[in-house]
Amino acid sequence: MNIGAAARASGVSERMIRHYEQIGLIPPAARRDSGYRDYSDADVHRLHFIANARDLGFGIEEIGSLLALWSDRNRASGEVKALALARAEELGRKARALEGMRTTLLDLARNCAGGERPDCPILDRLEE
Amino acid sequence: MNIGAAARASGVSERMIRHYEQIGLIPPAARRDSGYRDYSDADVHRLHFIANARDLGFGIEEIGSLLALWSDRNRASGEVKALALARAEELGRKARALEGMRTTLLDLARNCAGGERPDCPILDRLEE
DNA sequence: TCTGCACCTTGACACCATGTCAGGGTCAAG
DNA sequence: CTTGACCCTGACATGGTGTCAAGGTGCAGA
Repeated sequence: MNIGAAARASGVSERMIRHYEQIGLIPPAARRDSGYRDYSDADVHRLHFIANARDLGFGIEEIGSLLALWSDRNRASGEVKALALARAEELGRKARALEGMRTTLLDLARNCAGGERPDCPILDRLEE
Repeated sequence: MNIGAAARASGVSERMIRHYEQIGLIPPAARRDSGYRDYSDADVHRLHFIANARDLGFGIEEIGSLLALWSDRNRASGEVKALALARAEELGRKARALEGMRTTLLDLARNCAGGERPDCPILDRLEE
């Protein structure tokens, strides 16, 4: 399978497939005589796994660990669970931070008349 | 005031002060004969404004708009309010996305025994 | 005056994940 | 053989920030 087909089948863009290969997240693809990369169903399966992990907010390094655990039949699921929980906590921290900013902005906007008048507590707040 | 003192007083790192100057977010700093940048209290004030806006999640371009509105005495506060509300909505979207990922991860982790056993729905889910 | 240290300058490279473009080669169908 | 779709590599961009290197400046103390 050429890289374009692998990209469509896995949900990972051609660009990122080449990138993941370059940084060593996935092993170098097989090559045809032409130099074209050639992907097996197993390769696509792995790419799909990566796409899902990215959708869950895992970073490249964590995905590397997950891939290792995934392909290890004797893995201990505790490690996977720990990674997932750490990721969940990190996501929670970020979500709370964003929510805090959002609340602050909405509070400020509520006290801002809008329209043509120059008065605006939003800018005042930024000056503090 | 040298750049180091301005950085400490404003909460913007030296690195970012130079960066903001380079990308035109702030005007080029005055220079001493030595070539050292020289900052006034007004400059520091503006940097502080930028630091606060960054803390609220505004991007560089939006901060440029806010700076223009800030220094415009005849500004209409409606524009500022619109920027703040747009930012709040964007932050809300991101926060909800993160929260969704977090919930998914926690659900998966709850069904993962952990410990030494290899069974793990987290990895199964990533395979789907 | 010399020395040393803290500070400043510019430029470059790094991260993370991704897009896009250019300049070339390959393949398959018409 | 031509055409168009596909592939290759390499480079540059984004955003916001860190860090490092090689060199100049400023000031205080011996």
